[in-house]
Amino acid sequence: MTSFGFPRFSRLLNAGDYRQVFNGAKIKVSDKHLLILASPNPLSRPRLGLVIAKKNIRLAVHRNRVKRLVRETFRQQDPALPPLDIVVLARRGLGELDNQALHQLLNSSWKRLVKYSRRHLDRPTPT
RNA sequence: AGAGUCCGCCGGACAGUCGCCGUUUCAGCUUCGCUGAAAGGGAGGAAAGUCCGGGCUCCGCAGGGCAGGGUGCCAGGUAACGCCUGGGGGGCGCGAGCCUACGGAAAGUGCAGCAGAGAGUAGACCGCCUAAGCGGACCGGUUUUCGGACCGGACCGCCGGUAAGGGUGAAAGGGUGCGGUAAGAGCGCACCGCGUGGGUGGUAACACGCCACGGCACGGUAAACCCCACCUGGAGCAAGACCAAAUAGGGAUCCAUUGGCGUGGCCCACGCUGGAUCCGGGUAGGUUGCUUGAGGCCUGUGGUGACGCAGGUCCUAGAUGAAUGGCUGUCCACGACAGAACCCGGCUUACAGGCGGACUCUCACC
RNA sequence: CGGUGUGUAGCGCAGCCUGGUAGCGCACUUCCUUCGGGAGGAAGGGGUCGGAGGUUCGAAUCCUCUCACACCGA
Repeated sequence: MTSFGFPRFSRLLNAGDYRQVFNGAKIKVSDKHLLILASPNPLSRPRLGLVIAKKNIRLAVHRNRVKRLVRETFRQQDPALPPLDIVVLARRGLGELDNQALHQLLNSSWKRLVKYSRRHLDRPTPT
């Protein structure tokens, strides 16, 4: 239970980390309001990055709320996730959802991500 | 009780639990640092728009002139302002109050479509007038050499007069009344308005039921050019500084010392010394700036007020892919607009609802 | 975060500085031409000038506020 924290080493920190995920995204989970990209990393933990564009969510208040909820659900799912670099992108309309709907959407997305990644990691990855 | 005006304040609360970001102290590993524990702190009245003004930083020590830009009743406040306070003029409201880009059109230039006679040294379309001048025709009278002549009256036309009235227009060159006249007209007069000079009050804007003079000649537009007064160098924390990494005193072509560069549009002055273009190569970040400030609160004091002064007291976000949140429970008025990114002072715009104070009008009762 | 620019007919743009008529090309409608279509020719329709307020007699144009969209800066 000590691993419920969200410390600094669980985040993507610079542009290079993001570029790796965008270029080598093996796993995708897509929804009307949301897109998750992920690729395996050599660390023992998953790492999270957020791309919440102003173009898709107009108000800063809504952008902050979405980011908090994504981080919060990531923190709760953390021990169940394999070592992946994950980038969550917001699509248009995500800011209009209320907290309950966002929770449902995010939790189901995390479950889908775990399922896809299991299937992907079982196969031997060609390097 | 109803309607309304102004000013100030608040912007869900509490508890549990799981997290995030700084600060301080302690402990451990022990070079920076990392980990753990405790304490305390962690979005707004607009944090917003970026419309102004500053601080700070670099550009050249921020210097002169021109150009450009801004402001625009007066006085004060302020670091400064396009802000605020007080006062004046104008407008709206019964009132409390509210609104106000409000210098100059007798320095000059320009503009005003259409309509209309005329649109800025005015103008005669309709109408009004026929006194003076010319012409035509009629009536009456006198006279006659029977052609006419003269006198008077009224009519028409021309030449004219007239800005009172109609009509056009956003706008037609003071208003009302009386006199005057052919009809009219500041043509004359009275009052009102206006202008000029003076006087009085006021720091001033300005005011005056003060005095004298002028018949009046000054139309609108300056958010058109412009004139006057005052202000104004340019960029912006992605500014800038430091550390580390990489590379490079790489190659080619062209121009050249009355040159070129130095972040502003030009010139001067000043400083530096080759410059421009193309090809090739490389790109990785970290630290700092970063929060104590024209700061908040309280008391006293000067001022009508904005605000100033003195003393006491408090420390109150500082992230950097970017913290200030999730869940549960209880309560109520069932929660609007909305999230710091260098920092302040304003303005403007958005906003569920609630609280307090001062005041105005109407109605009823005592 | 800071700094710029643009909103005009279905689409792409003029007109704005210097205020009175909103115009051009493509597209659309009708007609001519053709056996029919295309091309060509002729005629025609269509615009709250992003929104609100102000200045002016009069605003797409000048001024203020506001809303969108695009671009630039590590």
